[in-house]
Amino acid sequence: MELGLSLGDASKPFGFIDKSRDITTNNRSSSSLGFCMALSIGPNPTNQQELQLEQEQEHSNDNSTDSATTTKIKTPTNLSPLDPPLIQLDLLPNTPVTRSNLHALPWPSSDNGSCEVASSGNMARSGLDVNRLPAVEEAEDGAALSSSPPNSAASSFQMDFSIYSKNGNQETEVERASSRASDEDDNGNTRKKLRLSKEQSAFLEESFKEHSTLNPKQKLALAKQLNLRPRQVEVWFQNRRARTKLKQTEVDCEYLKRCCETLTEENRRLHKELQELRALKTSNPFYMQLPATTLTMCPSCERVATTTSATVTTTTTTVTPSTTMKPTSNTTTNNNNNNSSAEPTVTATGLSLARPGRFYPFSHHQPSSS
DNA sequence: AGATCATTACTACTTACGTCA
DNA sequence: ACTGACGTAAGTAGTAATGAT
Repeated sequence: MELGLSLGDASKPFGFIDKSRDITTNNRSSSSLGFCMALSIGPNPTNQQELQLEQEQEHSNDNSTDSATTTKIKTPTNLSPLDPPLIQLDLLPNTPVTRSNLHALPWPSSDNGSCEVASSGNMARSGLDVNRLPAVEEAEDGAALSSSPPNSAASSFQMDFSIYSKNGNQETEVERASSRASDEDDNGNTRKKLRLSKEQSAFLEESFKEHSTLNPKQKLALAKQLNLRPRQVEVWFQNRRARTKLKQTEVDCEYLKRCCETLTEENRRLHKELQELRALKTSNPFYMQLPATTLTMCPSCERVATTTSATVTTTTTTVTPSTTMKPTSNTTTNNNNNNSSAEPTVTATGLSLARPGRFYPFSHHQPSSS
């Protein structure tokens, strides 16, 4: 009697934000109390070209002219009027970044799309840009992130979270963080920890829900919007992925523990049943001449199939995982995947758990080959 | 075509710092 | 005020993929 159990590999993508494209509602945010940002993604030739443009832009900023910036914005190949904004953000003072005021639109593919941010309203420009990057740091990032003079057109790229800092006790992590960052910049070598503001974290979180990894354009766009270095955005996503994986590992562990308990109980029950059958067979040798039976569990429908030499019957199983399994890139799991000969089994005398995503005795549930 | 090297992006692990009880 | 636990930003080493030569 065998029970093969393949733990689920139910990959669940992150929920997507409402893909609202109602840009016309921006107009309300151009009132005196709010501002609106729209990050648009237009076709873009190549990364290198964009970087070159960024460098030109930075160069132009040094010369206090907007020529390169406007060149970038007006280049037909870079920005099409048909291209919808990537992220449209309506914010009011003291309004945190939430799903309700964040209208996220699909990310650009890694192959196209340059990121542009246009803002309406004056508050973003007039406010104190507390998290501004010194030119030195931007140079560290390969001049990928343009520095924008406060009054240049490019300054509209930057989300000005300092709006919040003007309100009472919301003096805010933004200011503290930026001042610490400035200290770090001044000292150079000292490793001061920069704590991201709630708004920055929330925005990054929203972005992470859209995509857990970033391509260079997305990274640059986020960095610009949040007034962070691209490296900071990159690190944040790395750490965020690590946290997600850690949490998922904990969930997996809990689930496997429960699975183990359930299977142990099932094993005990089957063991007992086997003993009863043996006793029955001993007392009545002509009773129950059954063929060898194999129990296999379908990983998708989570049913146990009792397989004999001729028939397959499916019954509901007693093992019902309540936790949705997400795929983990756990190295332990992956390392075990190449051992195809050791099929996981639960026998009447022993228990071994199946490895996720390997055992598909049901042809109709086999994953499509990709 | 295959080998080698540089670059890039990632993971895993670690460290350092800020916050809070 | 001090301290330890915890969360997290950032550093480091190793690895895999990719493109150029």
